[in-house]
Amino acid sequence: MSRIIFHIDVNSAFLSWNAVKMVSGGEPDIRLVPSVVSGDPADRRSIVTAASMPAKKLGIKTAEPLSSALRKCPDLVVVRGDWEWYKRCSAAFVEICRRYSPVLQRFSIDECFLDMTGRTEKKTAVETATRLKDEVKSQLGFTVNVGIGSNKLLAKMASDFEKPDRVHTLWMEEVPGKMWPLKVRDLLWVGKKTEEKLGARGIDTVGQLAGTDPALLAELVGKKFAQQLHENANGRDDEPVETERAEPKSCSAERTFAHDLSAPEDVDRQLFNVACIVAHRIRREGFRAQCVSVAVKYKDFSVSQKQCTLPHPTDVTAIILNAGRRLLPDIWDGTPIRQVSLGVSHFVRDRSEQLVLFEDSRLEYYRQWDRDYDAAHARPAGDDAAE
DNA sequence: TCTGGGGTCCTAGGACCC
DNA sequence: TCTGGGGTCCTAGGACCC
Repeated sequence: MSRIIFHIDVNSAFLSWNAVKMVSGGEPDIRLVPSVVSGDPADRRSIVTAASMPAKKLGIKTAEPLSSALRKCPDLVVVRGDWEWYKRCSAAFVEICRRYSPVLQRFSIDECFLDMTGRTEKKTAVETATRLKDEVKSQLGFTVNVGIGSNKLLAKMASDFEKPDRVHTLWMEEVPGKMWPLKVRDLLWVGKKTEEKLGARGIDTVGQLAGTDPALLAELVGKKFAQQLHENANGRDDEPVETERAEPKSCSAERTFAHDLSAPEDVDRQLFNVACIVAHRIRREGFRAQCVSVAVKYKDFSVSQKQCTLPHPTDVTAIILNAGRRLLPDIWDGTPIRQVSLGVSHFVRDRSEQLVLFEDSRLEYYRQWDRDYDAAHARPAGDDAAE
């Protein structure tokens, strides 16, 4: 049986959400002027997190350095991100979507899929989606795009058509007309590198990709990815709308420094900072991790990374930090670096202690230190999505 | 002009085991 | 002296997403 899937995507999410808050406080609507959400303009490493439509019309793009955006538009309005507010906006947006179908998958903080099969029909789908879109706008003050298709891929592609505040369909029979003329880069999962590889073989459009022999594609991008690309370019996708939030598999924190660092004590201090953050997060979620990894990013953006497996899963900051400290010399040659990161993975959930295996008089001291840290950094356990 | 932060999945090689 | 096939786990790196 044919499915009906909606993909709902908040237009310029972070920027819109900042705007809603500002407008409610009597400030001008930054959506109507060139504006961006970004970091400190004085920090040359700030990048654009979100841009208004007028900013986009000036060629300002997401992830572009703020300094570059400011050159394109010296009058650019720059506002700071507000993660707690974003989470509230996201929750309110998802609540409205959920009224239309309980079969809802949060795809990111500002996107979700709805399986509308049995809740609307093909001929009424646009009407239903328009109602949803208008309800979000009137109740929450920001706009969304709704993409409609017979699977998640088509719905997602459709929501990316003309913005903002629009509903688009991409049914299977519309694929040749609406999707095949697009550049391959517009297809989900085709990034810069894949675009280059395909382009080198003269494959520039989704339609050309759809008509390419999967065996040839496999030589370019590997068998598994080739299969998926070929299916998707032909509009096929049978991924279900997953209502259960998957358990996280890893947790990491990174710090990019205002100036490149080369002094070992400076780098160690930053390593300490990210280890505290990561360990705190997994304690909050009730995980212990068995694998620790550390990475540095050099001036030329090359990354060196190394990981190790711990003898026992842990959530103790000191143990995670020490693992990181042991790894660091293997990946860092002492030349200036712009970023350090630490991550943990291979989680376990059980709370059984293994103090017997782990006779360390300092352990209780470490745990108390962690409890103090957690108390000082207490925040409601977040159901936070990434962006 | 100088490029953030936080994730997921895949690949490929080596170690090790039967 | 040269030799198998399959499986799992670990690790480093790469590509993508928002």
